[in-house]
Amino acid sequence: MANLTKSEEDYLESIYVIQQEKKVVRIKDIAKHLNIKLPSVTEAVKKLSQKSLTIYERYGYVQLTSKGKKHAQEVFKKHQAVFTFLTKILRVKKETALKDACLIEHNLSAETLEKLIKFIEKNN
Amino acid sequence: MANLTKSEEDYLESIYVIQQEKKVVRIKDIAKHLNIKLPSVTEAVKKLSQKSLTIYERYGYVQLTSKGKKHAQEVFKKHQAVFTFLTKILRVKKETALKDACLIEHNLSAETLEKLIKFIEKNN
DNA sequence: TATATAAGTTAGTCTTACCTAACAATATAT
DNA sequence: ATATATTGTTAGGTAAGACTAACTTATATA
Repeated sequence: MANLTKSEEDYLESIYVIQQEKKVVRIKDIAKHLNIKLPSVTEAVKKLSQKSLTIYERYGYVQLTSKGKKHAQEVFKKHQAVFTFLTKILRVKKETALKDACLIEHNLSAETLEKLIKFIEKNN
Repeated sequence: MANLTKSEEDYLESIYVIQQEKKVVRIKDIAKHLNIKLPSVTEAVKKLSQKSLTIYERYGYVQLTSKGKKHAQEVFKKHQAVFTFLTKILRVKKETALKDACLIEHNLSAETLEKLIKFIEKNN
């Protein structure tokens, strides 16, 4: 288990989400999605590649490895669970829920995630 | 509205909690509570004092200003709400809930907090 | 094909928030 | 009262993760 930082989780999740929308992921797409500057992305993607979480070569596309994808999906799952709970059950405004979910997604233990998902299924 | 970092919120909350238990707060108490080293605390408390969130003089006690206390209470309230939700409603294990709450407390919007509290009141 | 624009990289800087090692002050115990 | 232990401070270091400025590569257009 890689033990990723929030920042790394954000990158992986972004790449995952962008890929589902656009099939191909560029440095600038990630920058836009995370609202940060290009050089920060270049550097981060290099590091993720060193950790075998992404595949990247200069000026090319960014891809997730299967390991990277697994982590990305895990984070995304947490995001979705929290977002659904906030909007459907607490009836928090969409924009607020989105912001909160983007932060809370990094702080959910496996146990809480599991129980949250079950709770949503029952109460929705 | 001061806009505090997570770290600053942690310090304020710690000071607040310790004060309720011990009446007097020392640098070492905070270090123990947050599980960090003394010099980190000294430095942080200096900064908080510069921001008028704490009152401190070398080798003395640490106190919250009313401004600092307000922030501390706000964080503590979020912590309690999340912890209660996790333990009472999701039935997450105490230790897990505590860990999760310590992280999530920094990422709850005012709107979500408010709605979470109402939800707990109704469903408990 | 030459050139302008967009995208990406490199180098260097900044801030936050920790740390260790060494030293200083305070409190405690003999 | 002095030695010792505890607590706190100072100085300096490190890592993560962002940034800007300057440069390079790639792409698009005239």
